[in-house]
Amino acid sequence: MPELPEVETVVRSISAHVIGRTILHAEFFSPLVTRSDFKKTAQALCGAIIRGVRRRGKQIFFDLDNGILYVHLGMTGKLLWNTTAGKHARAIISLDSGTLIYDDIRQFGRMEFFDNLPQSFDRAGPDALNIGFEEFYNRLKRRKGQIKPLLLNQSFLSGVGNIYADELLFKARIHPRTSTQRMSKKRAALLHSSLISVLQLAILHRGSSVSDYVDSAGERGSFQNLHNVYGRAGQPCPRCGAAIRRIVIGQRGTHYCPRCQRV
DNA sequence: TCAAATGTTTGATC
DNA sequence: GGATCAAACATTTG
Repeated sequence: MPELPEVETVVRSISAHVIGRTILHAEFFSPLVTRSDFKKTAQALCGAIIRGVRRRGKQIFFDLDNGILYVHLGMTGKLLWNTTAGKHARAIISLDSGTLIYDDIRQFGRMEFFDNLPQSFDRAGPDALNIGFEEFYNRLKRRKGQIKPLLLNQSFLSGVGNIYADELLFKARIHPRTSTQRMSKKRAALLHSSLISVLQLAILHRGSSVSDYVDSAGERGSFQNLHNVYGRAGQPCPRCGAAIRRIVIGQRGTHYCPRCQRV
């Protein structure tokens, strides 16, 4: 599923193709994904010049000369460059350099045009790769509840999803149910450094392809081969050999080592 | 054949 | 506001 490392990989693999290019034509097929009038969106994009591509958390922003094209991949969204449109293509955007296809099986993602970004975007938390420890710790201390659901809360921190939450908690040896209020500064520091290092390593491996994630060239990532706990229930912990356990926290499958990660 | 599971965000409710 | 939970959806797995 596209989390920060996957979205970063998509942005990197698409940038060179689209920056500075002009949109010649745009076609949308799904009201769910665009959440607004097709024709209006297509009209706004037609003739627009792409100045740049940015990412914050899992959000992608194409900065245009006349506004912003916002893309969120949801669970199964893909931005594909120069491929043929398949069964689940939701948008086809033709540039003077090639074709950008938005494909999304489950349609939890979105692709929207804005003249200016709405206020609601201000609620997003700081990007998980660009947050320093002091800010991380201060924000953590203001929250109550279990650590794992908080890590998944995008208004607390932008970019962490289910896979990386489990992986970074394993690295920091912190139990996913640990209360935020009871977390010492020392453990918070370990959590913060694990956050940064796990995400950076995942980006080096071009993300995790556990189901159908691919980058804009259709290439799978390889970080799934380095997962320590995610999707490994019943298998031995790479650190201590105990069987990895799978429980449900906040309606999400959660994987951890019962021996390494104590409450 | 049907039910459950998958995991991200939004929006309703407490 | 924050915490919690159902819903949006399509496909795969049991």
